[in-house]
Amino acid sequence: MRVTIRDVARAAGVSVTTVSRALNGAQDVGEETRQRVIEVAKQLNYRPSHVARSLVLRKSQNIGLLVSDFRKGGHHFLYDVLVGVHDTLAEYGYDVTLVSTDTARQQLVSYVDFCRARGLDGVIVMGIRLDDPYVEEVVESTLPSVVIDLPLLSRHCGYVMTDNVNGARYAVRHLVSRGCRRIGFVNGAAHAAVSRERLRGFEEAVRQYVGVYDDRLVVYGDFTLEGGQRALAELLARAPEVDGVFFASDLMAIGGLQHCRAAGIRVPEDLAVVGFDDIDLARFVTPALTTIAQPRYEMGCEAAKMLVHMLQKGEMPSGTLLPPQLVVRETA
Amino acid sequence: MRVTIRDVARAAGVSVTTVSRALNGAQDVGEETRQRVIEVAKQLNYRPSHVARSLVLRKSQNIGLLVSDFRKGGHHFLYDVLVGVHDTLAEYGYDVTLVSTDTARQQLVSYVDFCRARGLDGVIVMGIRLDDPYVEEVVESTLPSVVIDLPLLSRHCGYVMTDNVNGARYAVRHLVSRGCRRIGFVNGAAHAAVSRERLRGFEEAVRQYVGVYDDRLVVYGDFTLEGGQRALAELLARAPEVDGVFFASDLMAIGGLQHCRAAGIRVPEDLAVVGFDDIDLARFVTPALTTIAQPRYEMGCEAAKMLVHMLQKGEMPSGTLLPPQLVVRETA
DNA sequence: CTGTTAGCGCGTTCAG
DNA sequence: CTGAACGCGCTAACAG
Repeated sequence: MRVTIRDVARAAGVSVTTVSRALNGAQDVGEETRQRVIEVAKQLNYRPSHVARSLVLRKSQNIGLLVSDFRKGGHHFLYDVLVGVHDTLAEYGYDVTLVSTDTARQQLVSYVDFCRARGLDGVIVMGIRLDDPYVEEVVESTLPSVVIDLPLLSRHCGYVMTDNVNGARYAVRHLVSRGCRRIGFVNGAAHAAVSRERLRGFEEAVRQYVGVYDDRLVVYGDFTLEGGQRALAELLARAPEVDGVFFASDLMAIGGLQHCRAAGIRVPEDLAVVGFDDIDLARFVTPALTTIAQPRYEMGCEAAKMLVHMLQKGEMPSGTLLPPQLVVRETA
Repeated sequence: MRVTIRDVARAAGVSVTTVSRALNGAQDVGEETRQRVIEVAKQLNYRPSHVARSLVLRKSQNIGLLVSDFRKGGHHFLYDVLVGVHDTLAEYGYDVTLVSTDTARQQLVSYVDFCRARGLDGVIVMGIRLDDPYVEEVVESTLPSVVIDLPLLSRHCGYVMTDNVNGARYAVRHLVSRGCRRIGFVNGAAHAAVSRERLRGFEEAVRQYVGVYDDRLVVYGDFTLEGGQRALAELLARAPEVDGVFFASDLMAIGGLQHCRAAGIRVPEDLAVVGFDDIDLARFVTPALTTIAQPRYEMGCEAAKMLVHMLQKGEMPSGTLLPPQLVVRETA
């Protein structure tokens, strides 16, 4: 922060204003003056201060990445999204500031205040739950935001998520194509928006491809390995005739696989299994997990793109659904 | 950014200066004045502008997290470190800005300029390679920085890494305790600093616990799954009598496991295997991978702590080695 | 086409 | 104990 616009102005023998104009591509400046200024600036290795610029322009070119549930060993789902967000935002010339809800909560401020204090131009929200008190704030605030994996839509808030309904449909269709007739569903936590949608897709698909729908075949895990184990045990105790199970997350599916091994159930011969997410583990467990892949990186990119369009072109926020993809491996 | 310090001053019937002093805990302000100011500020939901404050204080309370190799599906190693960095920095009142070397490179600016332009107070560097041209810059610049996994030490640059030498020693000692006598080593890419240290630890331990050291038993993968497969095949072709292998990463070890399965080699009966990292996969592969765990989250915390101490107390940077831990599972 | 004058919102001398 | 004045580095009117 040593060499300022003034130094450049002095060295080039012009006024500060002229330097600003020359460097920012304004029209009203002589071509040779501009060249000279640019030359001098390069010579001096001048870098405009983003801070000073933010102050006067009231725009920071800085976007917050608000992460709930940002914890050690947590969802590596977040990582790919984060990289997508960062890559895209960097392309558009925005910086990314990490914000965790915990931090805001500890400081007892609303997350909007948190962002405003930092002059963030907008926010991308990840990992937030339906029942989080921040949800209301996100929807109602005028701070431009895009939420991932939660269908919140308002004047200043859009969302990006996987097409969970169709994802669930693909899973069921695949199980049916493998000969399954009694298909169970281990859903994730009820407070997650995605759980509702996957349930809807499951039900629709079962009605369509199997005919009869029996809601006794739906149980709830909580997206965890242990939850998946427990839920599958519960399901099989209730309905031993089940020949295929769709898990709303790979982690739960892997828990289910462990239960099968312990209980002597052969996969996929006795029970076919399909997961959701396509986490790294999926290809490595034995048998390798058939699953519905989410386009994590692309979700990050889309969210970033939407936010930038809102910011730069004043576009209205929208809801974007990204297509999931069936990845066939060994469990179904 | 609507309500400013001036609004608070007016509402409280004092000057701007007094508000500043009252809110920042300065001594020279009347207790009742302070209370009134605080009250009014709360009433108005006033949040000081970090941008304005940064400009005048020449400190942004914002730290860059510079990530090389920041890509889709890449090292999830980074994620845990990142969370550690963020958590710790948040505690100390610092924000975290994501910076990727690619972004800087594309803009053809040195990363130091990149950080200075943004007024970052310091940087934590991850994933950088020994042969990266930025290394020189990191060491020589006056921008306070802490590097992870690369032993760079200078006036303004410290580092945090796992004690790789001892990690390798633990691995060898464990293999020996399991009866191995001819121990091979699949090292990672040579350009990684950690590779050298792991090799050193390996050699020292073999000399100590086995007696004879044969450098024909050292081969190089490149930290990838396929690299591990290839390297193990090469090693066994060269020295079929090998009865234990230490891999410098879990991913390579898992590649090795796949090779073993394909080649009909029983693990751990015919060949004992120890990995390095303790990635999530390690517990889930079959047989489950015995490995040396790196304290990823803690590395992030330590790096952040060191940087803050440098910034706030003017402490000299140092080199911190964090202890790895042997996690015994099924492969050795 | 260029320079002068005003702030952006805040912390900090330095007088009172 | 308090306030007026100044400046952080930069852009944006408004002249000339």
